[in-house]
Amino acid sequence: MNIGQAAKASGVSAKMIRYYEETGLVMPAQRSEKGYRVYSEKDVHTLRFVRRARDLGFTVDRIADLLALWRDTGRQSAEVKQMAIGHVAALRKKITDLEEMAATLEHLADCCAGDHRPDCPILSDIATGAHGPAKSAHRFGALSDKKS
Amino acid sequence: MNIGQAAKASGVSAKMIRYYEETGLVMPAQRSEKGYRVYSEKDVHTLRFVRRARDLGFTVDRIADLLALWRDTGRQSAEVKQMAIGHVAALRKKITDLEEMAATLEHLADCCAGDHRPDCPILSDIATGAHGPAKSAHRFGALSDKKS
DNA sequence: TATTGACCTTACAATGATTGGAACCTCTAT
DNA sequence: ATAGAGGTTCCAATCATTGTAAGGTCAATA
Repeated sequence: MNIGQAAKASGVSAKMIRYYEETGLVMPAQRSEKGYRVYSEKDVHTLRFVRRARDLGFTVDRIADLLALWRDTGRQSAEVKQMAIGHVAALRKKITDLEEMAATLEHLADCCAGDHRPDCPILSDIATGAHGPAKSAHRFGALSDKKS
Repeated sequence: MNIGQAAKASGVSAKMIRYYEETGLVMPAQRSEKGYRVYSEKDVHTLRFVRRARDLGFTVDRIADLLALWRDTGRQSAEVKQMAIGHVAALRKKITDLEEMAATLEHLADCCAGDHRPDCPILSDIATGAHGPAKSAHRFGALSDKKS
């Protein structure tokens, strides 16, 4: 199977498959005589694993850990569970942050006439900082769930 | 006021102030004879505006729009409100996505014994894809709230 | 057989917001 | 005079992903 087929079968783009290989998340694929990457069903299975883990919001680093646990038949489920719980906590934190933003903004929008007049509590609020410090991480990416 | 002072006063790091200037989000600061950036209270006010808008999760592009509206005393509040509502929708969408991830993962964690044994429904699920497609954007950054 | 079009290869750039560092200049206080 | 704090520019890294350019390969068709 070539990379295009593997991409379709796994849901991971060919671009990303190459990237995952380059960064060491997955083992380098076999190569055909002419240098084409060749994938087995097992490889596709691994890629699907990666895809699903991404869908659950895990970072690539964490997926590497998950893959290692997946392959280690002697793992302790406690370790996996711990990772899952930690990730849920990170997700919930992010959700809380976003909810605070949404709530603040929704409140402001409710206070705004939203007509032809220029008076706007939304702008006034952003300008004067009437709402709480809203100490968000003000950085959207990454869930900062890094390996120490 | 030098950039360090402006940074402290506005809550925007000196690094980011330079970046915002470079990208045109804020006007280039005045310069002293020796080339130091010099900031007025008004400049700091603007930077604070930017900071608060970031805290509300707006992208830099959107903040540019907000700044333009803020400066335009002839604006119609409807325009601002529309932006706010659109942003709230984007936030809610992101929240929904994250919640789905958290719920799925939490359910899996609940099903996992989390002991010394290797059997782990979390890994099995990720491997076999028993849970729904969970068609998340699988890209955390940016709220994709772009200007068309 | 020659050509076309789809697919593969590598390598590099851009995204978005932010941080880090290096190399160098300026100000202030001792 | 010198040290230290803080300013300047420029370049690189982060994270996951996409885009593009230049070139090689494969299958089928005219």
